[in-house]
Amino acid sequence: MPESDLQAALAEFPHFHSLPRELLARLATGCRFVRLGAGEVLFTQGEPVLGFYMVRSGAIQLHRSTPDGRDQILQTVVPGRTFAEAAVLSMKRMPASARALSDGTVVVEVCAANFLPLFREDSRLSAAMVVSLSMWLHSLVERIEELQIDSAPARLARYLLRLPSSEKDGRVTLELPMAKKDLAAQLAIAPETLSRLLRRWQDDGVLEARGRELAILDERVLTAIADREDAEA
Amino acid sequence: MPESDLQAALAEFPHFHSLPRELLARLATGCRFVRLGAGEVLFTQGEPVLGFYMVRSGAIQLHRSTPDGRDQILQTVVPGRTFAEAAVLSMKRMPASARALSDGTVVVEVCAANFLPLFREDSRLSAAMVVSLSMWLHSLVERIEELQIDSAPARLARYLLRLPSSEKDGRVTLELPMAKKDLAAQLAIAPETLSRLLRRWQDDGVLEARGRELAILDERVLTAIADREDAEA
DNA sequence: CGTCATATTGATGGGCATCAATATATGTGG
DNA sequence: CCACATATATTGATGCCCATCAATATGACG
Repeated sequence: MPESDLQAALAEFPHFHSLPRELLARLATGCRFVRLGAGEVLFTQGEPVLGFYMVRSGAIQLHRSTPDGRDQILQTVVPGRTFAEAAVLSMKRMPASARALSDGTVVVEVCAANFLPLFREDSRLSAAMVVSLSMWLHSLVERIEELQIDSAPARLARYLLRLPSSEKDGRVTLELPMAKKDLAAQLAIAPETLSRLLRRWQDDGVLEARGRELAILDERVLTAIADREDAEA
Repeated sequence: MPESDLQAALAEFPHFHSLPRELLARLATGCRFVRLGAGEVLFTQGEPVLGFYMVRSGAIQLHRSTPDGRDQILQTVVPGRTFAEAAVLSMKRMPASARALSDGTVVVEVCAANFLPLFREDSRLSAAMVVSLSMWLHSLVERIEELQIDSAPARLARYLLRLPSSEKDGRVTLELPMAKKDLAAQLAIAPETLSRLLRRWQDDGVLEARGRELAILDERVLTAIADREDAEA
């Protein structure tokens, strides 16, 4: 029964929606939905590669363990994006671990065993994969840019400005897509620093915060901070 | 006359050397060698994409300009590696700038206009591109790991340990592939800090340095520093 | 309502950038 | 080939940002 659902789900993804229905159907055969609760682990670094994934809802965090046991965040994958394609295409084992960031996270698993033959035989599929790999490259480059900014305020401001925002009765509002501790980890700053920055900006009237809901009051100040790289309110 | 040279040069690259000769010949038609002096610019961020490139000798540094005029280093591309494939495959304009790091840098330019039709028609080529994109993903992930290490000593130690080294009369020696200021930029630390670290490690008998030539005397200490992330000699 | 994770706020110290000055290296023209 | 000019490296002094430790507050959830 989930057969056709799966096919529809696959078609929702930007780089697959141009594929002919017949191909999608064959692709769907090796797929399944995976539902995860907050913090639940999808796969772990070093495991054999079973397939690649697409996020439908919630969010997946890719991370690696360092030799001293800490945990580095590679990227947070949001709905509409895929991950682990490179692992399927050119590695035996997962180079990173993946866990769900929120409850109700749903991903589509595309099984490698079914996918690889199709990939080799149909050039439209390889073109699609090239697109998704390119998207990944782009997002990693953005990540590198983020990390090279070594001032915490600039990193946070830049992050906030790039977040999808909506206009609600004249105010630009946005919602943090993850817990503040996770956001802090992603930005490579201490959670305490994140707290302090938000507080200072509130005191200065740059924004308002209630939980994960933020309202940007003065976008120009934020932009200036993001561009300065050294910054201060 | 460089026709056959070009074909040979293409074949030297890992993900192309399995391609049939006939295909390589057609590919070579749209290629040319580009020779660059130290600091010379190959292309600039925002320019139209002419093609992608492979480094034969020397080194190419990819960098982007930030809004405030500084310059962030994305990656240093060493011989045997390609770059700008993603730009050719899915963008109109170069997302970054490229310049030669040393005199006598030679790259092969693969012209997009000749390449793209071949790419679409021959699935072996798209498989090859998938491999090279995957290599890029891998190297960017390493770069992110590097940058997430926020202690300067750990970043430097890690970098040195990953550098190709040679054993000369019982001593492990290596050569920095670029000027120290460029290395400092790549590691996102101040040149002064780089100097001081090398001095301290020399004083502590961990290594010896003369210009860009380094001899590792105590690899275990370096490894410990690289793994600690906070570090101290 | 109690328990646990997450968030906030305060106090402290260290690492590294920054500024400044000298030394060395690199390269140029006379 | 040497002297000059410029880029790169080293070394020193200073200050600030942010991580860390510690303690309390708030929130989530059974």
